[in-house]
Amino acid sequence: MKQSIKLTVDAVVFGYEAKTETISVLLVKRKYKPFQGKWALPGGFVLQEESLEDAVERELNEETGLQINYLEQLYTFGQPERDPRSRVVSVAYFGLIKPSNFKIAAATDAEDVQWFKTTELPKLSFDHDKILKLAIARLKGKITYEPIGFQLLDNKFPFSDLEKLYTTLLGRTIDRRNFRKKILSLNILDELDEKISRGSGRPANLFKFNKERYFQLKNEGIIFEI
Amino acid sequence: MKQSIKLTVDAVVFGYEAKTETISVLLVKRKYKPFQGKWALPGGFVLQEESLEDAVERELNEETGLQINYLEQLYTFGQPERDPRSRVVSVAYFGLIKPSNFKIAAATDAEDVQWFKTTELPKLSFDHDKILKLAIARLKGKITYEPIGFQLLDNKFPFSDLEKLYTTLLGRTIDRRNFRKKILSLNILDELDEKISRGSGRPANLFKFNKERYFQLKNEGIIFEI
DNA sequence: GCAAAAGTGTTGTCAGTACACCCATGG
DNA sequence: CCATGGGTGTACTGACAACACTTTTGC
Repeated sequence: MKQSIKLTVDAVVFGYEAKTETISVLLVKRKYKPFQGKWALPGGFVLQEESLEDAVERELNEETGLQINYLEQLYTFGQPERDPRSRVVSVAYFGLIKPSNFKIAAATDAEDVQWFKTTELPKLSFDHDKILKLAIARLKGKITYEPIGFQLLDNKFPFSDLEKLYTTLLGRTIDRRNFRKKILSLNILDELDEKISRGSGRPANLFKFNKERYFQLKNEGIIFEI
Repeated sequence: MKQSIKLTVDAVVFGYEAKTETISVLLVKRKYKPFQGKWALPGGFVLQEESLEDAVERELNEETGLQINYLEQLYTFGQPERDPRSRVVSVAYFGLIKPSNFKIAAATDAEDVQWFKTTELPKLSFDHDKILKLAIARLKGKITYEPIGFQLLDNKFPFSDLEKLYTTLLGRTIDRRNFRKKILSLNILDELDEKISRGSGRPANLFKFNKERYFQLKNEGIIFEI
């Protein structure tokens, strides 16, 4: 018998807003069957001559209007019964953005697009619950050994934003002094000659993530445990 | 245009022999075109109604005679030009065994099967070089935070075997006393009332990996850094 | 001047590392 | 008795954790 397996990609995009201190996931409401009108991860079929990375970026853009240039492969889901129509194998990707930097809008193939807090998720289509659960676990694990959190913050940010992000992601309080010492000792932040005032309290110095130095250190084999 | 993408699985199986202190990879010589007569990772097409895990175990068994029940998903390779015939996406898996516990034999679809030292690899078919390179990196990384090495040793083994394994895998010498202290403090080894003598020298006490205790500790969230 | 958030140092503890000698056996 | 590999203890060092008061601003 001839093999007839379809291949899709799905994207788990996480967002973080410092104001509300919540992590959210981008979901789309499905326009077509199956699971019509239900929420799902953005994604779709891979085109014949396109790479998986191109496919997931294209689908994400088509369904949500987002343009992300870095998505990391998460896992490939291939249980025979995961799609009720036919055999569909899906390669899942995940990425991180700062929602307020982007405008999302339902486009082709999606009836609606929305950010959902990870604590208030709807029931998802297909096996997307499973995919999302794995993505959340990976995010939590990853942030402790790679400074990926910077993608979730503004280009320039006060130190307290970073601290809040870690508090939220790790789900526990962290010591401000120790955290600051540790992060600064990694030597991947540049302190700017700029301050930001947010209503009351002492204005904070702004910092910037130094990508060049980060990649240089990483190439030298330095590990960033946080 | 209708999507027509084929799906394969490939297995990277690592083996370790304490005697020679070398890590090897299992490769098959291809019976059919393309790359006929060239070495490649064992693998093949996923059947219509079979899970990816079943597929990779079946293909591995068909081509090499091996029966492995735990293979971990490594990565999915989907560049459009990776197979000269047509669009083929491959999900790669990796696993660890002790070669002397198994008998390998070329079976259907393979002309020959052989263990290759990771230091003496032939040029591989398709993008299998890339897959293997990633698998080796993963193996090295993984062994430092999970005691996967036990799969590569005999059921009962002298401590020096474990030490040699880590020396080989990490590619550097390690302090015998410190290593022993650290591993024993993890409390996942049982010391047996048995000794083994290997020619000359003082006979060594045998140890056994305690899986129950390991999984119990792991479920409690304990991390095994080695 | 007070509320609010930012910024900052010291000390104890523990785990990691470096390091060298004695032990048990076979031949 | 000697060659071979197995088994062990101590002292130093550096990273991490615990902990509270001062500074700068807005109102």
